Amino acid sequence: MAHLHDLTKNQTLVLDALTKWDGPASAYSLLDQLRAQGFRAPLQVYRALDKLIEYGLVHRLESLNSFVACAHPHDHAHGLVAFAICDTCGQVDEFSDETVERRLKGWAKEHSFRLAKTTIEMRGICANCTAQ
Amino acid sequence: MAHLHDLTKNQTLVLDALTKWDGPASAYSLLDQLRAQGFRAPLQVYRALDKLIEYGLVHRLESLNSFVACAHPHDHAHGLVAFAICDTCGQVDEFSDETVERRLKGWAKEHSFRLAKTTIEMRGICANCTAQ
DNA sequence: TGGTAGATGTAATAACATTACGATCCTTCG
DNA sequence: CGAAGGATCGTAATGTTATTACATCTACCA
Repeated sequence: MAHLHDLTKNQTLVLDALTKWDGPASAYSLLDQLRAQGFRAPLQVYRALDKLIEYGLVHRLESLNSFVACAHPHDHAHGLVAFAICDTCGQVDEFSDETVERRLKGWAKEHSFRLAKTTIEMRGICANCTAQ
Repeated sequence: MAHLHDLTKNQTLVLDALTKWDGPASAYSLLDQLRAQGFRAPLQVYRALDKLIEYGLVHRLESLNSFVACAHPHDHAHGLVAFAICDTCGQVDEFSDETVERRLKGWAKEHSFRLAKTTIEMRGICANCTAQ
């Protein structure tokens, strides 16, 4: 696992932009944001994101085609992560559940499925927006 | 919930194409397949897919941007569905897990998150491909 | 008859992601 | 030192996925 000081300039810029972003950001949103810092092409963003995801510092939200900074970047031990995404305000809640992880890994083992990555995304309306 | 005989012509064509398809299909693959039947534009496919998903006859695989016919289209009761997707052969295994469903719904209830839809996708290599 | 709701056809465009190629930088080791 | 190799970067072009906008059609029924 790489540490913060191992990040390249582009990776740092992308991670900073994403960390400051309120909610999930698309690669192109990040690109627009980073033009002021000299970014010109989507690939610059995608390459940085790939590495950041590999390092566990960023998550990809498949159902949104967007990205979020990991909420627990120092908790290197976190296994499976799940997301609750509010369709109204866009806020994302990241959490883990031991039981869910155990069950899914159990299924994989039973079926001899060599598990590489698991995506869990819940879509709905958060408490805050429901209260509005 | 609509029944089979409620489907329109386009919906039927798309569902048939997807059912015959081996594994997940992208909307554009389906479009190419259906040009012989008079399809001309992506929207014809997307509109049909939207309805079929609404009826529970088709699932969208978020991590692949593709679609599969539901493996249990007559089991109207199935709640949360999970997928195991083989990155080698593309085969998709659809299954349910009561415990996982209960845990995730529990999290939602605890956090007053009004849950609309849940995506669970496991990526990896299936038993068959591992054995090869 | 005329209104309305759902489905359709078509074109244009938006949004997301990758391939290809070459240049650059950095480390390692003869 | 300086060549070799690897990772990163810049840029352009292209490929893939999805939506907006607008017109038409069809079935149903008040």
